[in-house]
Parts: sequence; structure tokens; C-alpha cells
Amino acid sequence: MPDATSVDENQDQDDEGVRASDGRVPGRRGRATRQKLLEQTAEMLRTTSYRDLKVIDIARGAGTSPATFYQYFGDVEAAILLLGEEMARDSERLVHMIEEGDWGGDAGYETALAFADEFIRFWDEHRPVLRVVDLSTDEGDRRFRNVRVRWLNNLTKAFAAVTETFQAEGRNQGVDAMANAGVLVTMIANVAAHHYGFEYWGIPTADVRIALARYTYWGVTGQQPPTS
Amino acid sequence: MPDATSVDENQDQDDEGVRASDGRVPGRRGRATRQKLLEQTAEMLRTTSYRDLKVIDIARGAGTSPATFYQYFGDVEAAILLLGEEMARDSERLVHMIEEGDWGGDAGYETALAFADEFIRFWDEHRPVLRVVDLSTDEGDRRFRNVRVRWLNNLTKAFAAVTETFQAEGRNQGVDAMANAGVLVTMIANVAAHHYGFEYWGIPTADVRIALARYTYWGVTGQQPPTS
DNA sequence: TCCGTCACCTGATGGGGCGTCAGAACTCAC
DNA sequence: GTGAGTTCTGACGCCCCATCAGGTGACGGA
Repeated sequence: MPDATSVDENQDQDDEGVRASDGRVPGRRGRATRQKLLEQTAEMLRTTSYRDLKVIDIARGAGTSPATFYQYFGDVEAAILLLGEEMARDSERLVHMIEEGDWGGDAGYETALAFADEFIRFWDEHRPVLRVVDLSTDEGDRRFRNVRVRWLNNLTKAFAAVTETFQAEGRNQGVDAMANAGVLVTMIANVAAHHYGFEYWGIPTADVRIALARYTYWGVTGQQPPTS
Repeated sequence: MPDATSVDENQDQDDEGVRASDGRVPGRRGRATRQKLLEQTAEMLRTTSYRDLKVIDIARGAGTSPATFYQYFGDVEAAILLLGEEMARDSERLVHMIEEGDWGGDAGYETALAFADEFIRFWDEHRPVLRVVDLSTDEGDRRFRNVRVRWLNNLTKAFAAVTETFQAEGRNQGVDAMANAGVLVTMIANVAAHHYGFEYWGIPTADVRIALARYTYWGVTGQQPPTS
């Protein structure tokens, strides 16, 4: 069972606070190699199962050797973790959509639809990393849980804030805003994760998208969505 | 990447259609060993990460040798797959809850609450297997996808059937019943999967349970849940 | 241009799991 | 008690892991 590493190391990942395993700060060549390894890790994750992901394959794919890989990452999980943090940063655009969207009336339903689209796109883009984040979190790995919390919690808080504005107007009563938003986010996340599965059993993504937007709209506003 | 095996072998798993890897039908002793290995696999899955799950550990834990493991299962995945099928059979009770529950009015909301409880319990019980089923499905493994489809599709169809009775009465319009039910199921599943995560970021399972039941009730009936 | 130094990379290695035999151990009917 | 059938395992060749000592390459200074 993987365990937490020192948290302090992951503070500043803007390609500067980077350390090699021996503590030195890598130069230009080193960072290029590191980056290539990171990209190759993502690529491998896309094409092979997590369980069968081998350091040697990543290293070979990046045109280098396993020892070099270990120079920059403690283990495969550490590399995936970095990909996860990159993904979490990328998710800011989703937060903005929630915060800046218009959630009232028909425009609100449109916002919900647009958000569903964007979220599904986001998930498809980061699918390989996300499934490892989810699995490892579920298995109790703290490093991954931190990433997962950070990215989903931002969305949840954004939804909760919107919900609270509706609750302040007397609408959408009877539920804790954070719990409600949490369930909402988790729903959207899992639908995005499995929309190909829906297709497989005969439910087109177009229909799923509408169902998803309806739940989102109702969940946030407490209003019935348009029945067009 | 794992691939599909011949499907025919998995038809009758009631402990009778069982074959050892050499094609013989095991006797009493053989089946006992097989069962012990299966249980040990489940136990191992509960305590170690999927990625670090080793045949040798399962075998040792079951007081036997790796060679014996391979006598009964082609690989670790095959064993987990059997656990998955067992789980799918166990899920019948959830289907019954949906089919036989009263979904109208306040009683409907109570049904939704009871279902949320039962589903969360079910997930907690089968958590280790479920996360492997989900991951492997996501990675494109057909064997696991079949299990996942079978178990979730039963629930989805049951919800869709209930939804359609409401739609026939002119309620809950504007959405495809199967897509709606699919999103619902997937939401419940993911909330159940991550309710510990909610606790971790300060949202008690009690609140989550209510939010979950409200979505379920609204999703099935199209009615606003009680705001008590 | 050459050289020293430091950054970067790798070949080689011990450790260990994988999957598969051949044959040992066990069981049970007679 | 015996033998045929069933079940189990020790041992093996293979490959991956993770590490280290030492080789290779880049770059600034003379």
C-alpha cells in the first residue's frame, strides 16, 4: 500500500521547485528529460492498463533508461501524481464556468448544458490520469486523495456558493448546500467517466448530456428544468 | 492490456460448472481449495492496492502455492472477475427494492432514503471488488465491462421502469427514461464509492444520504422532495 | 582550442514475482 | 492395502524492479 510522502515537496510545481532524487536542481537538459518522461508516462497510461504499467516501458519510450526515471521520480505513482496536479490546475476553467455562469431561468439550463459538455470534454482529456487518481484515492493513498480533494472540492464549493444564493431567496430548501453540491459534482464526474459505457448499452451521449444537465439545473436552483 | 476470454466458460458459476485450468472438473477437495483462494483474493484486495496484488501473496495467505492458484485461475483478474460475478448476483436485492418500493408521495421519499442506505451498505461491502471492476472497465477490459453492465444495467432498467410509470401519468417529462435512470444509478454509485471522501472534507454521510435521496426521488418521480 | 568540472545518464546487479513443468502427496473406491 | 485418479508443490527460466558506481557529454574559463 503506497503511503504519503512529505507534503512540502509538492508546493511549487511550476517547473522551478523541481528536484532530482539526489536533491540537486536540474538544469535545462535535466528538465527536458524529466518532461519527456512525464509525457511518456501519460502516453503509456493512455495505452496500457495501470496494473501493467512498467517503469522500463516508460523509460524506453522516452528514449532513456529506468535509472534515469528514478533520478526524477521516486516511483511511477509520483510521476502520475504530478500529472494529476497538472490536471487539477487545468480544472480552474470549470470552476470559472460555475462561478461566472448565469444560473437563473432558461439561461441557467443552458449554463448547465454547457457545463455538462465542458466537463465531459475535460474528463475525456484527462481520463487516464483521473482513473488512477480515483482508484488510488479509494485505496487510501493520501497523495492522490489530496489531488482529488483539491480539484473536486473547488468545483463543489463553487456549486455550493451558487446554491446558497438560491437558498437565500427561499428556494431549494431542505438540503445542506455542500452535501448537495458534493453529490452533484460526484454525479457529473461519474457520468463523464462512464459515458462511453452508456453508449455501449444503447444510451446515446446526447441523451445522457440532457439528463445530466437537468440534474445539475435542478440540483443548483431547485427549479424544474424546461421540458422542451 | 487484458482481453476477453471465451465467454462460454462463465455461464454457470453455481460452483458446478467450475473447471480447473487443465479442463478437469474438481472434486470436493479441489473446490474447497479454490474457494479458499477466492476468499483470500478478496481479503488481499481489501488490504493491499490492486497494483501491488501478487499471486504469491494470495497463495501464501491461503496456505498453498502459486502453482495451485494457476490451477484454478488463469490469472489474478480471472479470480477477481468471479468475485465480481458473485457481487452482481448479490445486487438482486437492490433491484427488488426499486421494483417493489412505493415511489409515490412521502412514502416515495422514504423509499429513496432506504435505497440510499442499502446502496451505500452494498458498496461498502463490495468496495474492493467494485473499484477493480470500475477501473478495468474504464481501461477497456471486456470481461469486467460485462460484469459492470450486468449489475448496473439491472438497476438502471428497474429505475427506468418506475420512471416510465410516472411519465405515463404525464409527470417527469422531457427526458429519456433510460438516460435519466442511468445518470441516477451512476450518481448513486459514485456517491456510495466516495462517501468517506465526503467525510474527509467535512460533509457528514448523514447529509450526503439526504442529498442523495432527494436526487433519487426527484429523478424518479419528477416531484419536489419534502423540505423537512 | 583544450580542459576540468559538474550534470546527466546507463550498464550491471541482487532481489523477487511470474507462469509452468514433472513428479510427489494425498484420497477414495474397491 | 492397493492402485487409479486427483490435488498439490519444488524448482526453474524469464523478466521487471530499484539502485549504485562509474561512464559520457556539456559548458565555462584560460
